[in-house]
Amino acid sequence: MKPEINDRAQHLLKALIESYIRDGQPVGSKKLARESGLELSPATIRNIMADLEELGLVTSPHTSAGRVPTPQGYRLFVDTLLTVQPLDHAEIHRLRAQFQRSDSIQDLATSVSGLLAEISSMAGVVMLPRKECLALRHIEFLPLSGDRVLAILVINEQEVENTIIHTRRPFSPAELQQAANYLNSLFAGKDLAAVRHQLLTELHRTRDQMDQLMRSAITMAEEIFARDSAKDEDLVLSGQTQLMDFEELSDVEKLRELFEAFSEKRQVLHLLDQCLEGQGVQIFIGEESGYNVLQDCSVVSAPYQVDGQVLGVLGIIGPTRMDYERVIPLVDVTSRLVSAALKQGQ
Amino acid sequence: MKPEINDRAQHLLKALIESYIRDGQPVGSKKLARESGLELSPATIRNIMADLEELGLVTSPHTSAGRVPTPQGYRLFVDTLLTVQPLDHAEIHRLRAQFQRSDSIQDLATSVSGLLAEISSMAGVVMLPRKECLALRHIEFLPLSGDRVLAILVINEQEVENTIIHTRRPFSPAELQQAANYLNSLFAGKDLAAVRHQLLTELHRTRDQMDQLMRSAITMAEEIFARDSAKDEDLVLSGQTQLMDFEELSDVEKLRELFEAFSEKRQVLHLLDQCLEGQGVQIFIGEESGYNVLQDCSVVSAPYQVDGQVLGVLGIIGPTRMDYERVIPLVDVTSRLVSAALKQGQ
DNA sequence: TCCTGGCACTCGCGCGCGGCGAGTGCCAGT
DNA sequence: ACTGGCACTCGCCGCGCGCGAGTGCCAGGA
Repeated sequence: MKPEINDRAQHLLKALIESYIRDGQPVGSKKLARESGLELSPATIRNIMADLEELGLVTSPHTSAGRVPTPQGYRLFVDTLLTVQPLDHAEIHRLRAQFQRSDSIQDLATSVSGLLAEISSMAGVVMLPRKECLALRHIEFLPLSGDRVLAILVINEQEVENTIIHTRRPFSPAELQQAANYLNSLFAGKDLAAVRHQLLTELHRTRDQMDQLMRSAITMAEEIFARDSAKDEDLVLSGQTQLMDFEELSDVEKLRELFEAFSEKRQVLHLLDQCLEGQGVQIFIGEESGYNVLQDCSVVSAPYQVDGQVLGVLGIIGPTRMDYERVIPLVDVTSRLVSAALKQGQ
Repeated sequence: MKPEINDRAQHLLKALIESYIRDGQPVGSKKLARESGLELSPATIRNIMADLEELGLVTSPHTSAGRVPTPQGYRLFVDTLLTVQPLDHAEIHRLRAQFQRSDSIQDLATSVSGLLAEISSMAGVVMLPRKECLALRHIEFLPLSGDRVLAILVINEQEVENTIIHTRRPFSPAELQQAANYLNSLFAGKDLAAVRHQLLTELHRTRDQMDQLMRSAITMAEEIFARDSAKDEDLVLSGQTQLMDFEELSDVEKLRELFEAFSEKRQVLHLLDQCLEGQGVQIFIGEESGYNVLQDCSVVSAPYQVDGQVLGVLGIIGPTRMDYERVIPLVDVTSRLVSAALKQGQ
């Protein structure tokens, strides 16, 4: 028969987690009795702790140590118990002050990621906008030597990307201009996912009719977009080293795995991908992420958006024992600031 | 009165260092007597060890441990004792096979850095060419909305770089074309250092004469190059995590500092800058680098070049106790391969 | 029924101890 | 000039011990 979890038990769980987050030490019944604010004896607390343990919300590292929250405990905490404190004025100020406008989203992401890391003393992460969501504004070709052509994509007013492609035969500047005009007339203003999709049908349609040059143009565009989608440089991480300061992660073997995951980026990226759908702050606690390198870590993330469309995700990675009450509003506000900055820039 | 260091002592030092590099354990007189190949008793070895210690070439971590080489010991070793083994055939093969050609130097650097890390099981580092050394091939302007203009620099046949600049007033496409033509006629083919230099005088010269448009062109160019030189994204590091496997570095505090230095890049960059002048493989052992984060590390580097002009540096970072006899040829060969690849690509 | 004080018990941690083994320095002998 | 012998040093490891924090349980009281 499972014990119920009444208000008092919840209050105690909250007090326990807050204490543990503060000091990082297992919390004993005596200490909790003092700090909970309730007028209860340690013995009573112990009984309640036994219940909480049975519910899987806390656990004790060994017989004669205090209790420590489990991931499930944290989960209950962040879902229903925590009292989100509005962001410290000083911190808001710091955020706004450091929030430098910049021409490229790259630079913005780098600065925001560093900012998150600095304020939180943990690792900050910003995922760049998924290219597919952005609108192609302009395409341009520039002849290089031989059969090499520089293709320039202007995306979403701010971003520029260039790729060198190899063509079957040399093209004259005039031809390239014409090809670019053609592609622009077809694709300008559409988002990249649509462009890619339309490319396929277009390739079909022009198969045996139409100008040879136009077909070449389509082929070139194909090559560009094939290359483009393979990129994985769309994640900016900062402040990883600050994670080394937390003892719960300071085992060298674990650190190694964690940092390997960071430099591979793939796993982190997948995780953040999942956040693209939801809205508002999302939290993965410990094992919930599904990656065992992140066993002892939590990820707090929030999407940023323009005109209601989610472009990407940013967040903070830290030990499960992190100050959620502070981190959550931080991530939240930051995502809003980024959204605003992007809208303005547009 | 300093003891002299004769052939026998050198031979023993060499054997000691090789043994220490192999096992990472302080080497005792008995073991050394066995492995040195000389027919000497441990007692004799001990006497010689005492001499070497007095010379500062070896030291013992505590009274009853064997001897360990000092940085000075390593220095003597790499300068005069070591017998560079030609690269293993399998490794050469691996190098060549993985050595994928790519359009951008960025990609090449990333792949080479990863390769160095993989083969050496340490950290690989590649410094991108100093922009100043490369020749500007072409400059192009593309109007964006409002007063924003996209400037595209084609550098050295392969590299493309773009910057968004803000102009005082909107320019028409024709004007931009004209400005670009003007700048191209002035600067195409010159290396960036020369361009920057010439810009200053040109700005003076056109002060009060000449077309207003040309002056704008010069001003724009100024803005581009001012931004360009500030970049510090010209270092590619890989395999840092592999350094965590060496016990001599596995102190968390040291690791933290090391990784901080890696993510800041500044210090590493400065160090590699020093290698630009020399030619051939260069080695910094422990404290020699002058950075205390690299106290327990050695850096083996070699410049890569095209047509005799040094463009950049690549290398390997690992613990002072690294297998120099293997690493040195590896770095050497890699730098040659990179040089060749660049020349060919040109 | 719920809470509380009391009590025995558990267990991690720090400490000092002693034995071991590796390696050294020194010395006397060849 | 080299070697065997010997006393000595010192880090490492395992052991046992006492301490203290914290627990679970129980019986007694509002």
